[in-house]
Amino acid sequence: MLQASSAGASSATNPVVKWFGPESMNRVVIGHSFSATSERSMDAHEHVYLEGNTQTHVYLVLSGVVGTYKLLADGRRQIVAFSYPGDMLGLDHPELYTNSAEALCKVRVRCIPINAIDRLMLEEPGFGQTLLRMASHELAETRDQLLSLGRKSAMEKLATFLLHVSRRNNYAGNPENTLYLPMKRCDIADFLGLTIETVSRNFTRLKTAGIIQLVSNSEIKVVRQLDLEAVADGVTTN
Amino acid sequence: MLQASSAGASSATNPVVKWFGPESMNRVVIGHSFSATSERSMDAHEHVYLEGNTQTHVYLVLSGVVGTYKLLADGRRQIVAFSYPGDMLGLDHPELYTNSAEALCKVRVRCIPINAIDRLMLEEPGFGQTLLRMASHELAETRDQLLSLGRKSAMEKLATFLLHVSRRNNYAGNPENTLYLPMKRCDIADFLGLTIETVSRNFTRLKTAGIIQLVSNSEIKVVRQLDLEAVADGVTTN
DNA sequence: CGGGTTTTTGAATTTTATCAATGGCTGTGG
DNA sequence: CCACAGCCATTGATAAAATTCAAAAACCCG
Repeated sequence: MLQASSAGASSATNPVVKWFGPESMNRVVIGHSFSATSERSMDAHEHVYLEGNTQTHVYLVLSGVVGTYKLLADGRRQIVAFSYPGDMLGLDHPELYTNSAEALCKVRVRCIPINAIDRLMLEEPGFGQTLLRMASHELAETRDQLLSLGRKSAMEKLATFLLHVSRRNNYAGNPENTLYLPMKRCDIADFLGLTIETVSRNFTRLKTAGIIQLVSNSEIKVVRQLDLEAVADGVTTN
Repeated sequence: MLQASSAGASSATNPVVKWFGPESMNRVVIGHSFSATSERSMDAHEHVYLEGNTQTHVYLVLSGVVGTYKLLADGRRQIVAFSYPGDMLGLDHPELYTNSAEALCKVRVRCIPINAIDRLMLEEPGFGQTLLRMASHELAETRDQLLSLGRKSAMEKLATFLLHVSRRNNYAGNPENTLYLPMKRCDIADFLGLTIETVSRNFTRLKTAGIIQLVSNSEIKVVRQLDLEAVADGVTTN
């Protein structure tokens, strides 16, 4: 049995390498304000924070995967991001969180008080840039998601999602081409703006086309990566 | 004839008040690096920058409205943001712009070289916070848009969009409840992930329901604001 | 006023959602 | 160890929403 938390477990010994340097952020945070930050371990379905609550901390995911979502009055849900180790959570405009964040599996996060962030921004040269780069990167990813939701078909959305997970899952120790999906079908559906039935049907279509294999509910194998990319980009004739 | 540029014209004398203080950013930028920044006037359909180009500047909209968009290989387009006076453009992760930005009407922007941003982040205490708050705010808006695209019906999307414009348009000198839409139906469609036909049909439905009036193609009047809000939130029985 | 563009409206089609079962895995208790 | 219960995921049939294709109407600018 494999959970996404294994990604985090490995990140302790095999740090996830990321272009913009959240690792360096963690180093800075730990180095300069260790006493003010703490770690928190959470089980699946626990909330990191809730929309509408007063913002107290920013969180850095250390292991596991967190889902960030917004709700409509009638219960419709949109997951706005899946956060992997190295990702930051809860950096909202002052006062209140504008979304809720829920652990999708066992998760560890570092809790950084807001005032520590403010202090570091002033004291530590380069910390502001790191934070801004992380925010810009997050914004770019969210805009990619906007393109998916607004203009891609269900099939294209799912393929895009799998490639997205593939990029985040791609760390040392992972069996070649195998993706672990810590989230359920309903989470994928709420991320892609689809129903679980549509997600399921399109998983089946990809399997039938020989592009992926469904090893188990939470484990898939990408058999033909290039075809998957073609589907994701809508460059396909069928 | 009214263009959105009038918003900008008025912003010179009646500054748009915004909670997070882009005005203060403009003041800081002008105060400390005036020689390095310049203003640029543009006509409708001119591009501020193009996706894939090397990032040279960050832009602050002074007047008019700019549309930021991404394209798929086959030409499908998703507008990811409409930027009004006081909004910032082009703050992408290093190197290349990840989207294109096009003037939707006559536009004035302040051009701030990237290295000026980096320098100010180090030299000016508080500048980093301002920038980060602006980025966080942008992220929050983009996530709201994600909720619209993923989980709202065409009708709800359109109502949400009108309220969104309403909030940005709401400055001194505007006739009460009147919205000016500097963008065409196809821009609205590309923002909401719909076709122009669907947008048009739903404008008509709102008109027929007596919630709005279509004064001209680029001007609408909100007759029943509360009903519009109810539609936007999906709290409606029909 | 006139011509080109943009928007609206209509009919048919496609895509996705909804409703309804069925199938399969997992973990537990006899 | 097996049987069963509960949760997920898949599959199927039908319905609803939005798109596509095709005109017609309205608008805007010179």
